[in-house]
Amino acid sequence: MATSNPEARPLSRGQVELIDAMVRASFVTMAVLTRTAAEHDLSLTQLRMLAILRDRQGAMSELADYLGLDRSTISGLVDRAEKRGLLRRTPNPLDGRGVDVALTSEGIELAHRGAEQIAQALSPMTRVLSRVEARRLVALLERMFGPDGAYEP
Amino acid sequence: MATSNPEARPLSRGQVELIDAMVRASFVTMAVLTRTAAEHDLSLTQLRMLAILRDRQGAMSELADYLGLDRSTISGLVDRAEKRGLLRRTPNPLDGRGVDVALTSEGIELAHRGAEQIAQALSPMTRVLSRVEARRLVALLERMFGPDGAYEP
DNA sequence: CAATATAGTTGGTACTTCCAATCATCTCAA
DNA sequence: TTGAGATGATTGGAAGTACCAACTATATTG
Repeated sequence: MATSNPEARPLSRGQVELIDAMVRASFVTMAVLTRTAAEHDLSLTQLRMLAILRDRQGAMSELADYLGLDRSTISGLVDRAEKRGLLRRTPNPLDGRGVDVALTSEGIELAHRGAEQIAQALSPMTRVLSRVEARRLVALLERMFGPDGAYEP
Repeated sequence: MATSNPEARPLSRGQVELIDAMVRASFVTMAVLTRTAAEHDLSLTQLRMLAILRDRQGAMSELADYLGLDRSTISGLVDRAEKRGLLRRTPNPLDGRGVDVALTSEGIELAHRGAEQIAQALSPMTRVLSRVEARRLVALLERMFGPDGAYEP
């Protein structure tokens, strides 16, 4: 499956270096996130789900779209989080098939603490940059990946 | 588990923005990696293992250290990859307990194709930056995360 | 209103990951 | 030099993640 190169354009040396650096940086970042999540007995996916539900609440299927996961996966994910008291299912009043999901106050609190702790865990790295460098880096990352919440590519 | 803040130092607005941007960028990057790996029926961990073994081969325990995983996890990971013909176990001649792992030619080829394909998949993003910007971004990422192969934090 | 589409759940499979226990081998100190 | 403990790897058991296929119940539409 996947024939080698449907239409491979050659990459410059600089491009490759940037890709390597970005991949490395992402692995380190994700390792920090995973470790932090684990300290609260959360998987990375669970933590991400909390982060998403902190801002916007809604239907199971929306959650599936945001997370890029199958609906059946969401069922299990929500099951376990609900059993822990982090969120609640409520039937959608407008659509008899639909189920809405919202964080409990406990879930909100955990989402906040998690975010705070991730920031603390990453700050030793971000602190090595000066204010100007940090701003420059943010600008470059946003150029590459889009300015906001576009979690999916 | 994990009392709120052992020693939380407040973060500046700029710090927080950088952390958010970095986390977002990492999620997008990892999603690309995961998708690319899946196209070859590989998990992200498997792909990472191949990438590591492409450069340096060695003992199971070294692999565990590089990947930051328990040794028992490595056993299973290597089992499945070996069954697929991607790598081979050989007893370490100097230590009767040790087992060394090395990619087969098939594994090497897959690792190469994977890396190439990831680069292609990420290049639409990296291409939006000019040569100078790309170089600047690499420099900033390396300042933050260390210059090389330090996959672990 | 019947046909079809959609929302969510369930069951099955495969994989990841951990921990605890085990086996073999190695190392070191009495 | 041998016996106690350390180390390398595997196994088994458990819980979680994630997919697909099949199903139920409700909506939508021709």
